[in-house]
Amino acid sequence: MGKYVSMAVVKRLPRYYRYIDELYGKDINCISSRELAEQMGLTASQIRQDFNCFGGFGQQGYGYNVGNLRNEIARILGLDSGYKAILLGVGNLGHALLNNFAFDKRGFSLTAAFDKDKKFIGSSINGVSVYDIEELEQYCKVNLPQVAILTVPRSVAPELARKLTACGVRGLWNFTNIDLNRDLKDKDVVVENVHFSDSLMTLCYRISETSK
Amino acid sequence: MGKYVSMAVVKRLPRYYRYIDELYGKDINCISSRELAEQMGLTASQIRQDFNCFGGFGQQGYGYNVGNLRNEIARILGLDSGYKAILLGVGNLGHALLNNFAFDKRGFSLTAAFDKDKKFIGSSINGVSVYDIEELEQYCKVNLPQVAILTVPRSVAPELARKLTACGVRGLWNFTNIDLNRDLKDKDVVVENVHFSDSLMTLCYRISETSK
DNA sequence: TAGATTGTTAATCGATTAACAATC
DNA sequence: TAGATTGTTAATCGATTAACAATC
Repeated sequence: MGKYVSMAVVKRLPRYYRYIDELYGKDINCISSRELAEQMGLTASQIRQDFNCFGGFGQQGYGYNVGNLRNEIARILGLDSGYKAILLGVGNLGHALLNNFAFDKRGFSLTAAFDKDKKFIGSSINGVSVYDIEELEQYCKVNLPQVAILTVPRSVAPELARKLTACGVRGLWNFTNIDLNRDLKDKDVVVENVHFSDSLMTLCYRISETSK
Repeated sequence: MGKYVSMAVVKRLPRYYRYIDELYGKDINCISSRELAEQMGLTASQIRQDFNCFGGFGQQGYGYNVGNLRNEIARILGLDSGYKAILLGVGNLGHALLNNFAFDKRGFSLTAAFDKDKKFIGSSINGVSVYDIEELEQYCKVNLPQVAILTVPRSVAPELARKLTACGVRGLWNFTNIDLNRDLKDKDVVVENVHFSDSLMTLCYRISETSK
């Protein structure tokens, strides 16, 4: 409880949550670190270490209560925060997120989308209104979203990122294949990247390796 | 050269490639580990260690030749392999990849797409033909793709993954929010995941942290 | 030659695993 | 009580950083 949690642990939390949530859905009440380790392909030791970062809530001789564990992880991740998020760029990828992604289960409430293309402006995608990108700053002033999702072409990403940060956005979910850190030096903003390209190149390496 | 390269290093290679490729595009011939470290936010020491995993090709007193470095990283990643890839599921996300992603620059050649929806079957998206998913096995027998991209609903992912592996596919680029490892136990296949959900939860955690 | 920067070894740091006493 | 499993400390392992001789 309150202990420092390393990024290595944080990165594992969502995966823990997925497995625990699945057990929860199956009405399983209790699981030992050994069992969970087997399912997840980790060591029991690591699981106990990880869970103990945020306070021991297992029971000796018994294991972990699944419902309790699930709540704790959700709390630590902040999944009930309901941070307001806006999405920039309603192309194929933007559409994919708007249509198929459960933001509310992951701590966010998607409140608006923006694009520059007239054919989208004024429409609504899965219940989210699409506004003219020109209205972005005005919208932010009024609604104060905490997070912005960048599904725009990479060429416009840096400027947009700076603008959003100036508007008070505190987190960026970046899908453009660019490191925004350079453009946001000494800005107080969290950038989480989804770099398709890096991921695919890693796959390429790994396949090349296995064929040696 | 031929040294064992740890996964920590491999994960950094695509990012190195991006930066080096950018320098290359700017006709910069030479860069020192110190300069590159500054640009990338790493230590010079780490960069030299990383590059030395696959053989020293810097020049003492001078630095690294950008063109040379770029070639070496591309070679190590296997970016000129041209592995045949097929895409499963032509929804918004599938469309996004088909329309906007330069597979050929990342070691792959996208040769076909599959869906079960009649409205896509027979069409062509950005030059790639969409086939009936029923024809998958037949297609694989003839064309032997090395990699499959899973942009399908998560419910069908495990079975599809097993089927593809049986067809000889050696790599999966998995966009479904599921760990396929369980379904592919002792199968000789590389799975590279792009877990949107995990990424967003990590962002949620990091924002929650900064607001403390 | 003098200055710069690599390649590489050694030191440090952090993360994972092992071990076991505590305790349910 | 006996068996099981946690919480936690200690040991190990691996990755990063620092230092410096080699050398361009």
